[in-house]
Amino acid sequence: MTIRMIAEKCGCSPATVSKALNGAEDISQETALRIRQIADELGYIPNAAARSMRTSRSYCLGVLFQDTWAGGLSHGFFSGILNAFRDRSAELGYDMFFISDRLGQRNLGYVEHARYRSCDGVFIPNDDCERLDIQGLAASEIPLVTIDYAFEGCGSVLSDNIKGMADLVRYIFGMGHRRIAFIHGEDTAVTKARVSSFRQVCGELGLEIPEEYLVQGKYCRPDVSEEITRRLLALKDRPTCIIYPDDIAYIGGRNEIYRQGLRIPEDISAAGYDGIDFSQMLLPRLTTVKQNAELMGASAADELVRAVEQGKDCVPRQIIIPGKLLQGETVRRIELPE
Amino acid sequence: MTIRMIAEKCGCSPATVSKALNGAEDISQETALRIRQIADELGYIPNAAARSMRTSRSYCLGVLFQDTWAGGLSHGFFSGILNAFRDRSAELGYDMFFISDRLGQRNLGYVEHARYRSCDGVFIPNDDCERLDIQGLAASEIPLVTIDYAFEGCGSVLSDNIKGMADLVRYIFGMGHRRIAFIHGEDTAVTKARVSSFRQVCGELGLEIPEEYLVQGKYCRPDVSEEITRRLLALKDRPTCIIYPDDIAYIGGRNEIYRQGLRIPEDISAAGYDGIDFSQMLLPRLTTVKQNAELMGASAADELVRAVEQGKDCVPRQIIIPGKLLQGETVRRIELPE
DNA sequence: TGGCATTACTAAAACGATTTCGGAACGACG
DNA sequence: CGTCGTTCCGAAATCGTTTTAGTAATGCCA
Repeated sequence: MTIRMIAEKCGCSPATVSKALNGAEDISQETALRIRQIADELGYIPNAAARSMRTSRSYCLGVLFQDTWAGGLSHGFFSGILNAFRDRSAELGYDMFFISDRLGQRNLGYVEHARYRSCDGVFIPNDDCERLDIQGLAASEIPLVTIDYAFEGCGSVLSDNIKGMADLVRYIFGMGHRRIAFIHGEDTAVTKARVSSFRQVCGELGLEIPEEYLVQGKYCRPDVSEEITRRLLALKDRPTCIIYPDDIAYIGGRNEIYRQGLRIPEDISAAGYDGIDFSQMLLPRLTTVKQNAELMGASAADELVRAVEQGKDCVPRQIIIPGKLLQGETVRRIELPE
Repeated sequence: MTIRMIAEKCGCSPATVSKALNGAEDISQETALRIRQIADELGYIPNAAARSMRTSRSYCLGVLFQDTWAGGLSHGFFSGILNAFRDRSAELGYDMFFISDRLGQRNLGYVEHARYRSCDGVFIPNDDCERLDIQGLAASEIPLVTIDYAFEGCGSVLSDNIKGMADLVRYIFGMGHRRIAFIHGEDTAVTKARVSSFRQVCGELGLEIPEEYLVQGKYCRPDVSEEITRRLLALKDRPTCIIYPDDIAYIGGRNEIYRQGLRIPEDISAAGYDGIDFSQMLLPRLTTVKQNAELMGASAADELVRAVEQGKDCVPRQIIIPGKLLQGETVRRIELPE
């Protein structure tokens, strides 16, 4: 079922059919209507490949998604972003597909793969943006939008980690806590933002955080959190509240706390970060900062499509999406001595 | 950078270049080598659209993924399948992209969308296969592979729910339980298999399961499980063990049980289904049946590619993948009275 | 020398759409 | 009647690749 067949059926030329279906100006109302009707009856579907070849626009967005962290697609935050991105892209008329770093035997890189499929743009929700091949992608002329990492000259959507962490610390402080520990994740842009915000707010609140309270853990690694929690609990001056790298990592701490016969939050308070669905199914509900994955994904799609359609003269944006403090039940109110 | 440019650079025809790059027989060793080298130097990347148009093979697999259930992409089981499917497809030389039921303003159905992008095959991991448009897809000539649902004449990958449920019930029985309740999910092929297996095994074990012990709940809905658990616990002859529709649904029951001041498993035992990562992070670790999502996804990719490459005379397979009982800690050993 | 097979290559026709440019038909106007 | 403008449509080129059918060159054998 090609455009030529429609043309024959209609007694006109392929050119006319194409124009009629695409709503060109120079086709009379009646002809256009007739053609569209016949095309409908015949169940005509245009061929994306042919169209893409001629117009050099594929209406395809590539997604780089490497499972660098345990979880990957399964991680509530990223899958939320991806979901939203997919929905919004579809609304905007774009399909989304995964770009791998190999295809069959050939070991083609990301840029090559993106070109091979002639993506109009590329979206990187969570890949390690420091990697060389990804840097190459950023330097190429293909429009790019990243999450929680900003390339020079490319669009990006950033979760407001500064404000999120500040809200969290202020809340915990407001509940009367003065000894707050923070197990943070690996050294990334996100971690930097959270740690510096943590330090900043603690300073503003007049809290002195001892060295041992600020420990490097790992994202999404309950086992690591477990070990560190053990050390924190063994401290002479143990913290009254522990902030974990994220909700998943919190689970490890939680297990260790329970194992020692302590209760949350009666004996020790805790908080996470991300606000994945799961965290609110736990009992007690986790105190955490919910990142707005839906909005982030949708904004990324908007921004990427904007970059694609505006072309060269598109000024890339950094979009910052605020999170939301979920008070939960894992931070106890402490009555101050005085 | 087209094949024509390479041809000029090499002083030969485009046809020769194409053949050299694709390893055709009728090109001399030296010419082939020279062409490949020059192509490499120039960073030549073929154009998938052009190739697809000419060969009518796109090396693209479409994935239908609707978020019918809460979770969707975020659900550990499905995201595991998708992950594995993507990896294996890439290995086999296929790209994977999402098929939505609309694209931009147009409301094109799944079949139309698949045709539009000229997918070589379509994969349906979790969509509602009873839907009319999906039936249409199954009836079309496009190769199709489904998960946990079998279309006549199409490949499918099924989790062995019969054996999984049987293993679970036998294990619980072996731990001494005689009053076992089963909250099952909505009426689907999967549910039917589990329920009938449950009935079958209970019969074999000589257990009489009262009506009230076999209740319809919902998958992935902690709130529903919570309500039903409340009712089960209020029974005069309350069960000693409750099997939930899945691990997520278990959370609701768990919360209700704890809220009543009961302990798991000391006061009441429980089990889930799926074996998502999360279930093993809980304390106590959940007793559940781990479905082999990785193997299912990879097998689906294998089967779909086989169908694509064998063409008409491919006999569709049903691949059954066994799960694995995770004993966990939520089923207590009960000493029998006699 | 003529005939035939083999090897290495190319010309040209697809694949299915879009787009540019030009042309026919028609009416209006001087 | 000639000219011009407008409206509607079509011929043909084009996108980048693959593939068929054919050709030129070469070797072999009688």
